[in-house]
Amino acid sequence: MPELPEVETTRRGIAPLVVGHLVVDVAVREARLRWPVAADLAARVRGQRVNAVSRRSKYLLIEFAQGTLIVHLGMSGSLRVVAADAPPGKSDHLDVVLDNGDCLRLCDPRRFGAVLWAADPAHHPLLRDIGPEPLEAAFSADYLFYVSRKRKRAIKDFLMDSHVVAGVGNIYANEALFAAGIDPRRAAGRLSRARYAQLQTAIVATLNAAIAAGGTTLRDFRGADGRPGYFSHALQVYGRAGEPCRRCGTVIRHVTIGSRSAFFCRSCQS
DNA sequence: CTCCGATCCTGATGGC
DNA sequence: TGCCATCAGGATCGGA
Repeated sequence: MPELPEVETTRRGIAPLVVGHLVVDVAVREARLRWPVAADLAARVRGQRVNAVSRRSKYLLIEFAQGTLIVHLGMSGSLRVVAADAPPGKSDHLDVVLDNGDCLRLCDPRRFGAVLWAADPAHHPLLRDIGPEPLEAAFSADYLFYVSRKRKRAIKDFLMDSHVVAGVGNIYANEALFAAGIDPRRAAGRLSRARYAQLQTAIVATLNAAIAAGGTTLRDFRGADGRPGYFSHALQVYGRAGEPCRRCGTVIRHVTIGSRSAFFCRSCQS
């Protein structure tokens, strides 16, 4: 589920409710996530104050003086701030309990998410090799052009590689390629600098529009306030196989690229 | 190095 | 209505 816009929506939702508060406990009801939740997590975090909530790629970083809680929402995760005594649902696996009676509650039915402690997150193996943030200046047409040379992978697969660019998943790779007019099956190394300029612009515009809409909800995703994301209504190609292109009317096609679904318009994308 | 497929897990969905 | 197969937004890992 959550790609960069959904994680950013979550970050903006929870930050004002948790920053400045002390953690009084971490309650783990199900430790079997993508990686087991460390048994000593509560001991490490208890008594510390939340300094900030930031984001790197699809990871949420809850920052304390002594280290950082790294949270990944996997495919089906969401985070909400609720009263600590509200009864947890079946998939509410973990609570970070705050000093004001609220808690930050992780719900993750598929358990592909992760909650990890890192004393030095910048050098954590999960974070250190991630590519540039797409909404920051280092993500440029020149950068994309340079790192794509000689690469034979399909451009869509390439965009979804977090070592190339952070936070772009299946939905936004499909949408950005439509916006840039690029066929998702084309080899990354065969696209010109000019086309990468279009693509870079399209990625930034697509992600910003999605963040402004509160993300995309297909099934599970909810913002920190429990509301779904409204970018679903703005999707041009994702999940629209067989339906007419909103721009030209041609039937949207579905193909599999790298074992993931790709959607595109044959006449708008080449 | 690069690329591809398998893999972790649950739940929603659609066909019969 | 029920059962079963199929498919999901991610990212790592191993092997070719």
